[in-house]
Amino acid sequence: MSYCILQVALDTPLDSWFDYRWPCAPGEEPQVGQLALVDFGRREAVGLIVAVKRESDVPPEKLKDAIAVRTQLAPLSPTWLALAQFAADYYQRPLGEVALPGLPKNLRVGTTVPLDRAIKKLAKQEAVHDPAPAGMPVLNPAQQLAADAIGSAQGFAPMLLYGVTGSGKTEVYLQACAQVLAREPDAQILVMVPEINLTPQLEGNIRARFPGVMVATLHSSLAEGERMLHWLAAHEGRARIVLGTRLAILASLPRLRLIVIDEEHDPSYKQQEGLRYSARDLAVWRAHQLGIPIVLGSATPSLETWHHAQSGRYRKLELRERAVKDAVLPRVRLVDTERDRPREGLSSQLVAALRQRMERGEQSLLFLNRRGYAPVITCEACGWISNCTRCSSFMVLHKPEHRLRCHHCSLELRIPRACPDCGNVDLQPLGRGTQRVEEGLQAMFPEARILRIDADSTRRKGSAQAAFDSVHRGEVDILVGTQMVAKGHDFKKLTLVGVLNPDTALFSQDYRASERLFAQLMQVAGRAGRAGRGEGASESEVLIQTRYATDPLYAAVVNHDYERFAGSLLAERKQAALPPFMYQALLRAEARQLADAIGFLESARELLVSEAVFINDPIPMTMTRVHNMERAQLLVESSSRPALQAFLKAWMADLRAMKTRVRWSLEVDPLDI
DNA sequence: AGCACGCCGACT
DNA sequence: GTCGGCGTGCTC
Repeated sequence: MSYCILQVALDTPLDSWFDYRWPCAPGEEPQVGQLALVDFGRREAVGLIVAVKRESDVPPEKLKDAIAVRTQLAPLSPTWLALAQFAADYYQRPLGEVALPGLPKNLRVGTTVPLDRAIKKLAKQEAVHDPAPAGMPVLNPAQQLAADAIGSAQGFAPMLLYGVTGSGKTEVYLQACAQVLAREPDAQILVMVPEINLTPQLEGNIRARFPGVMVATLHSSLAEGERMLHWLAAHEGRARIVLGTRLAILASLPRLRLIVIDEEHDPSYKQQEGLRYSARDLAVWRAHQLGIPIVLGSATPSLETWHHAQSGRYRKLELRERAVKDAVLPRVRLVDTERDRPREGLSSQLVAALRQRMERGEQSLLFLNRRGYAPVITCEACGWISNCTRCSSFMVLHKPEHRLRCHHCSLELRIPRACPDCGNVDLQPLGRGTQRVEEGLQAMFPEARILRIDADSTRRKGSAQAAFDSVHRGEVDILVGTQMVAKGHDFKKLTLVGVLNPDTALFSQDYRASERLFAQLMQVAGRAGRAGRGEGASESEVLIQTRYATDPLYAAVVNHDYERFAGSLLAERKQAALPPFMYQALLRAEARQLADAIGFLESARELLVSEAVFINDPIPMTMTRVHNMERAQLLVESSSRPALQAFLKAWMADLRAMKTRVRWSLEVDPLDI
């Protein structure tokens, strides 16, 4: 028996591939793109075969035999490998760290039982495939134009579908999908959404519209068995429509012909831990690689996408009107809290509007991006405040749970009965979170059915869904929630949205805060008045409580004027040399002592110079201390993406060679600075 | 990153 | 006496 050498990428931060011997007859070697089970260090691991060779440079005594090759599974295609390699290079991580974590966990274990079971189960499912859609509603002219443009696009064609909430973007996606499937029944379409749990309606719509088509979903809350099944259905080309969150961008889709990214501006397309990739950016690259169209849909596009659309790189498809008959944009009013001082967080105007909705049996939504009861408690006698002992942040008061909780390190304490410093028993909550708003509301409207939806109230699996369902059934009068309630859901009886205290974002250090706030306000405003004005219903309205009613951001929200606002933000960004006119990367470091983190970044800065790249001074992060680690960061900028990429590649090699006890990581295209 | 080996403090 | 804290060394 002769041997070949398998070169294998493994899920490890080590920047190299590993060789294994594999006994096989000539001509029967495994293929690149197949998975292999190997001994790695003192454990077993499944790796990706990236090359098959005759010889290895590794000393023979170090070479081990691979344990098994997963021959049941068709190899991942060269285009898929190229996508993973691109992502690895772009985000400066080893291939194995990109390619493997995206695979179903059950593909990466010692046994093939789950894989074999999934293959069998999928084979048993009927192979009927009828791409004909069921019940296509008639589109308005703008929708039809957009659907035709997407459905008939050839080659790489990036398109922005720009339309206000309720303008019928989903229907455009569905009809474009129908056109693609009609032309090529074997085609696969990838539809991405920010968070699948918050947009359950889309999955239902797709399944109902394409009853003869296999639809697979891919997201993080799938059970392992299902994840395997759906991934396999995509990999085998059986699933024609794959609906997923950001992780779906790395799915194997051999006949991918169209990519749809709904709510493309949403920050959740950016992975915030591990490999910090942007699924939206990778999707555009993937569409380019395959020469296929891609649709980016939003009412408030990211400035990156808007910039491309303005410059003509992306084709702009526009939906100007709300598609639902008679539905109009809600009226947005600013409530100046200097003049109308809130009681229990609520201005008299907002209270009056709530009362009116109660009387008419309509629903209201109060939006407040702060969970808990109060962001901090304080001792009025000595000035003590509830700092977290491990973080440079406050412990948040969670009254129903009788706890102080740090939202950064999840430290929990019982609420102290008296001030730890001076013994004063009169500790006061300062500020207002969703729990406190809920409490104040209940006192003001004892008869109202109030429901709070935030990360705390929906901790149990399925409880968010149950909460939303009860709103839909009309069992709730007033809904209080964080950004969780801003997304996706159409509440038919909802005619009032109140926004409490959005002002902090106006003064944020983060230059993206205003872009985000605007998108959030537009999105939450879109929850009101989606169903059209039935007889006797109130005009839908949005009340924003602010101390800065003259701020241009609020003026733009009042006028529903995204375009002007985006135009002025882009001008500012250009002036200040910020993205999308500048490309950035962030080197982060953490250590027990801040000086060590800063010191590491300072030596990192000295490692390499490049004319085209500017390296800023190391600075402590806004949240300097988290979980007793002091954190600092170093911003690297260039007006040329290739120059930045070349710099980062060389820099990373030097950084890895540098021995340090400091924990560090690099993020390319950071969203939060 | 895992995972093991290795050498010093407070607990069943 | 041990459990366990994290330093440091290695992974074909």
